[in-house]
This record gives sequence, C-alpha cells and structure tokens, in this order.
Amino acid sequence: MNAETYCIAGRLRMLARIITGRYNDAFTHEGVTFAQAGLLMHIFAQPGVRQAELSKRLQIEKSAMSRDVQLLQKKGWLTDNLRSGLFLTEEGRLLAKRCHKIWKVLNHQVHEELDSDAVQGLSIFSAKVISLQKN
Amino acid sequence: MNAETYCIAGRLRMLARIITGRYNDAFTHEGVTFAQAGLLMHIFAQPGVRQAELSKRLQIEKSAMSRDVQLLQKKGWLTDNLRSGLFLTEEGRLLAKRCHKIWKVLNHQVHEELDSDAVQGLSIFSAKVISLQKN
DNA sequence: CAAACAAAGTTGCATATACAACTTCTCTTT
DNA sequence: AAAGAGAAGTTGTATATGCAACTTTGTTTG
Repeated sequence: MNAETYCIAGRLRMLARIITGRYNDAFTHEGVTFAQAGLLMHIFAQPGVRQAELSKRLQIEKSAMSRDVQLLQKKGWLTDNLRSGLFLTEEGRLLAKRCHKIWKVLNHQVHEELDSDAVQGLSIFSAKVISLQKN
Repeated sequence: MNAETYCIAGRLRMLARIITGRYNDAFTHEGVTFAQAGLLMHIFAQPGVRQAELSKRLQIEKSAMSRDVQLLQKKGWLTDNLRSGLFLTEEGRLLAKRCHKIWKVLNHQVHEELDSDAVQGLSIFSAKVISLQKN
C-alpha cells in the first residue's frame, strides 16, 4: 500500500456519481430516479415502515427522508398518512415490482462487470465503515 | 463471496453520505463544505484550470460544475472571468491553504480508522470502476 | 390526569447534482 | 473574413441532501 493517501470522501463521492448515473439510466423509462426506486423497493419489502427506520437504515437525514417520501406521495405512490408508517398505493406496488425487476438485472450486470475482487473490495470497505458507525 | 448481491449504488450512496458528513464536520468552522474545500484545493493546485477539466476529472456534470464555481465566486474566492480558467483570489488562496491543512490531518485519521484493508478495498473497487469508465 | 420530556416528522434555508436546451467561444476550412 | 462545427459554459427545471428550528405525537412520571 503506497504512502500517497488519496481522499476517501472525494473518491467515494465521485464513485457515487458515476454509479448513480448508471442506475438512473436504467430507471428513466419508468420515470423514476434510482433514489426513488430504492425507497419504493424498501417500502414494498416492509409495508408500514417508519421514516425514522429508513432514515437510520439508509443513513439519510430525517428531513431529507421526509421530503423524499413527500415526493413519492405527490407522485401517487404512497397512501395518505406519512406519519404512521409508509404504505404503497396499488400504483406504487406495481411500480415497485417493475423497479425490482430492473434492479435485479442491472445489479447483477454491474456485479459481473466489476468482477468479484472489486465488489468484495467495496464490501470490505463498507463493513468497516458501518462497524465504526454503530458506536 | 456469497450469492446475495447487495445493491452497489445504494451502498455507495450511503457510504458517501456517511463519509461526507464526517468531512463536512471538519470544515464547518472554516465555513465551507467538503465539496467546496475540494474544489478550492484543486484550483489551488492547478491555477487556471478549466471547468471542463475539473468536470471530467471529478466526473461532475458540467452544469453542476458551473454552479459550484459560481458559488465559490459569489463567496469571493474566485476571480472574475470563470470562462477562461479558474483563479483563486488572495482570500481564496488563504482559505485553500487552511483547508488543505485540515484535509491532510483528517484524511490521515480516516485512513487509520478504516485500516489498510478497508482502504485498499475501496482502491480496488475504485480502480475497476474508473478503468471501465474510460471506454 | 397534567406537565414534562423524548421521539418523529416538517419546514426554512442552503448546497450538490443531473438533463435538456440555449449561448458563447474557438477553431477550421473555404 | 464568413460560415459552420464542436467545445465550453450557462440557465431552466427538478431531485437529493443536510442543519437548525419548529410542531406534533407519544411516553413517563409526579
């Protein structure tokens, strides 16, 4: 390992921009961003989940989460009362299912393109960051 | 390596949020975000650099870059003509130097906290993504 | 029960980011 | 030099994100 310490934050942010772009492309024809699709899939998998729970799990600030879910609701994918658990509308459920299909194929493709060393590299990094996080 | 393929984009975005928060904290008392500090340091290191060049290097969309540099200018850290290369004002140079001191210490701390396996994991991942990018 | 407190959610404000469309700049070729 | 092409930069519009302050909701306790 060389002594030249590159910027962890800068690198991560750049990678997130690159990969987010790739995922966004895959979802454009459904009219959603990756961030929206991700939330929809989380809510689909756990109907009634609270904002606070998603906020912790995804490490998104609660006010950002509040606005994200308001947007999903405005688009007609979430039922009315956002304060007592999140539930998909029928339209939201259908969309979430289509997103999941897209995601599954795409994520598999990306895993293959990056090869297992790269993916494992990210896993190791991720595990370490998360382990420090929980303190 | 297990068969359960986690979401590369989701993971990266979460990590970027976590680490960005950490870096932002370190820069708050200078009144800059990490993103701003990073740009200042790049421009300090390469006076006269073009937006297009930074845009490619950091993989930030050109319109986003345009607004980022406009903000730096509004804050008094960049000289007038943004279309013919970016130059720091005296105030900008002083700030960039202070940011670099902060960054150096912080980035070193983070490298140590994460240990070399984690950092190397990110390097491997990063190298692979960037190699695919250049096609 | 009522006041106090804590947790959850929202809103004001600011920044970071992308895509599409437009403008400006630069260079080449005639 | 005029025209055209392509690169660079900007602007309109929308989303994603964070911090601080506020409101609402739920729990604890005197």
